[in-house]
Amino acid sequence: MTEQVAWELYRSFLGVLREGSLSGAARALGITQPTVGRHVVALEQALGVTLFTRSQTGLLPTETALAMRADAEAMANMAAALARSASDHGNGVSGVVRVSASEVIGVEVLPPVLARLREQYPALQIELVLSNRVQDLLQREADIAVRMLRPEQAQLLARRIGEIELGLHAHPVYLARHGVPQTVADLAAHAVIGYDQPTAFIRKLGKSVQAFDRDTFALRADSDLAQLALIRHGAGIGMCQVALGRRDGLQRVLPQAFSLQLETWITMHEDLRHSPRCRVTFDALAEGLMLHLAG
Amino acid sequence: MTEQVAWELYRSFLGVLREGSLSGAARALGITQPTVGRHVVALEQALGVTLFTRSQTGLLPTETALAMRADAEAMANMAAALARSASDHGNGVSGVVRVSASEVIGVEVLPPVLARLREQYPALQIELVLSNRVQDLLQREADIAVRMLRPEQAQLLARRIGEIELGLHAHPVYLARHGVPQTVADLAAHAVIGYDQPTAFIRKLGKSVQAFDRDTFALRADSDLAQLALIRHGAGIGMCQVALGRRDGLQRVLPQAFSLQLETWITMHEDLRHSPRCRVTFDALAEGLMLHLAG
DNA sequence: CATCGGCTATGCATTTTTGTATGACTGAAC
DNA sequence: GTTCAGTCATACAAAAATGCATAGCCGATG
Repeated sequence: MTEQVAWELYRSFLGVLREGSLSGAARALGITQPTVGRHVVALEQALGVTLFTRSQTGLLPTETALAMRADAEAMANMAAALARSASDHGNGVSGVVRVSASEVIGVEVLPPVLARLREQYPALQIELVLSNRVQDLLQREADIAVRMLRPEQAQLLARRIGEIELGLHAHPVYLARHGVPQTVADLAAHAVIGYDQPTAFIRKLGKSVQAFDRDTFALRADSDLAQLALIRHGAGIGMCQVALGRRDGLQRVLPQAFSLQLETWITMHEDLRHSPRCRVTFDALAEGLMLHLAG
Repeated sequence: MTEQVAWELYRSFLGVLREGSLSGAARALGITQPTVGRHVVALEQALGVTLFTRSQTGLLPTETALAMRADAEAMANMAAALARSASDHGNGVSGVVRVSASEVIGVEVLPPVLARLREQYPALQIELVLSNRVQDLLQREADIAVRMLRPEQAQLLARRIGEIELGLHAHPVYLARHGVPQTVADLAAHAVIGYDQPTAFIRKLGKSVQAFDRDTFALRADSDLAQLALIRHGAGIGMCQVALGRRDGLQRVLPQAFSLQLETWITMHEDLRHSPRCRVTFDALAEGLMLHLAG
C-alpha cells in the first residue's frame, strides 16, 4: 500500500464534499476550478476509487466518498488545531483559542466574560463556536467546551462549575395581561413557548417534566435564543435559565412544578493544559460562569 | 487568520519531527532534502513561528514544534484512515483493516484467527499493530483494538469477550530439575521471571499479587514475549496466559496463590460498523478469541 | 425558444515546485 | 590530523502544478 497520497488532495476532496461542486470548492479554497478537478482525479487514481459521479450540474459523491467524509473533516480539524497551537509560541498569552458552547450560553453569558478576558490579554484571539450539538473535543473541533454533561473521556480535563437552574418565566407585562398561573392546569389557558423537534437532550429529560409536552405549546421554536426572545417580548411563558430571568426582570412562574438543574462543565483536552492561552481562557470561563450562577 | 497553510507542509513537518533531520524526513517521505527544507521554511513563514533551531548535525525542534506534534500525528492518522476507508468501496469484503493488540495476543493468539479470516476473504488486507500501549481508536491509530480494559468512550463499539486468566507457569523440564514449589515461600529458591520496568498496568495491579515483586525476580524482561519464551525454554517460572500454557504443555504452579483475571474487549469506532471489512474482522476476532478462551 | 447563470472539461502559457549537483560544515573514528 | 559519513544550504535546470481562457452542457427563467 503506497502511502503517497498528497494531503492537499484530501483537502480539495473535502472542499468538494462540502461545497458540492468543483467550482464551489475552488472558491472556498482560493484556487481555481480546474485545479480542484485535477486534484479529485488524482485522488481517485491514487486510491483506485470513484469518489464522485460527474454531472454538469455538479458532482454527486459516491458511497465511498461519503464514508470518507468524517475522517476528512477530522483531518481538517487537526490542521486547524495545528495552526492554532502554532500561534501559541510566545511566553505571553497569545494566539487563537476556539471555544464551543450552547447558543444561549454563547450569546447571553459568555460575551462579557470573553470581553474582559480580551481586555486583560489583548493578544488573545477567540473563536466562539455556538452549537447545541455536543462538540467533539477529541477531534479538536474546539479547544475548550462549555457543556451540560459530565465529560466521559479520560483524556479530557474537566471542571464542574455548578448547576444552572431552568424554570418557567414570563415577562411581567404578559402576566399582568393574562394573569399568573397558579397551578399546572392553569397553563392550558396560556401561551406556552416550547420546542418543535425534541432534541436528544429533551428526550432524555422526557417524562421528568410532565405537562411540558409538544402538543401543549402555543409557540414552538427550536432555537433556544428564539424562545428566550419570545419570552422577553411578552409572547408567553417558557423555560429559561433562572439567572437570565432574574437579570432581565422576567418573573418566574410555578417554580415548584418546573425546575430543572443542569450540571455545567468546562472541558478541555488535557494536552492543552500547559498552553497559556488555553489555560487562561479555561480559568476565565470557569470564573465567569460561576459568577453568572451566583447571579 | 489565513487558513492557507498547505497540508503538505504539515506532513513534511511531521516527517522532520519523527526523523530528526531534513535528510531523514526526505528519505522517509520519498522526496528530496531541499524540498523538505523548503517546506519547513514555508510552514514557519506561514505560521509566523520558529519550528526548529538549525544545526549542521540536524534540526532541534522548538517547544512550539513539540507542542504541535500530537496534532500532526493525529492528522497523519486521519490521512491513513482516510486511505483505508477508501479501500472499502466494493460490495464485497476488501481493503485494509488495521488491528491493534498486545504483543502476546498478536503473536500467540491472533495469527491463526487472522489466517482463517484471510482465507475466507482473500481481498482483505490486515495490518497488525502490536503495542502494549493502549492505542487510541478515536484518533484512528487503528480500526479495531483488542484490549484488556473496558473502553470508556461512548463513540466506541465494544464487545466483551470474557476473561483471560494469567497464572504462574514453568516448563516440565525445569520443574523436574528444580522441583515444584508448593508454597509461595518456596519461590524464593526458584528462577522467577518477571518485569523490569513496571508498566502502568502492573502498577495498577500493584499489591494485588503479593510476593511478585521486582526484587525477587531472577530473570527480568519487559517484553512479555521474551518472558514467555524464557518460560517455554525452561528458564524458570513466570506469568503467562493459562490458555497458552495449556496449549504449549507448560505446567501451572501455585494456581491458588497466583491467578489474575483480565477482562478482554474488542473495540471499534462506531462509524465503522457499516464497513464490511471492519465488521467481518470484528466478528472474526470475537469468535477466535472466545475459542481461544474456551481452550 | 432564446437567454442566462451555473457547472465541468480541456488546451496552452506561465508560474511554482521539485530534483540534481555541489559546497560547506560537523563530529566520530582511525 | 585525516578521512568518512552524516548534516544543511544554495544555484540552476527540469518537471509539475497552476491559472487563464474557452468550449460545451444543463436547467431555470422570461
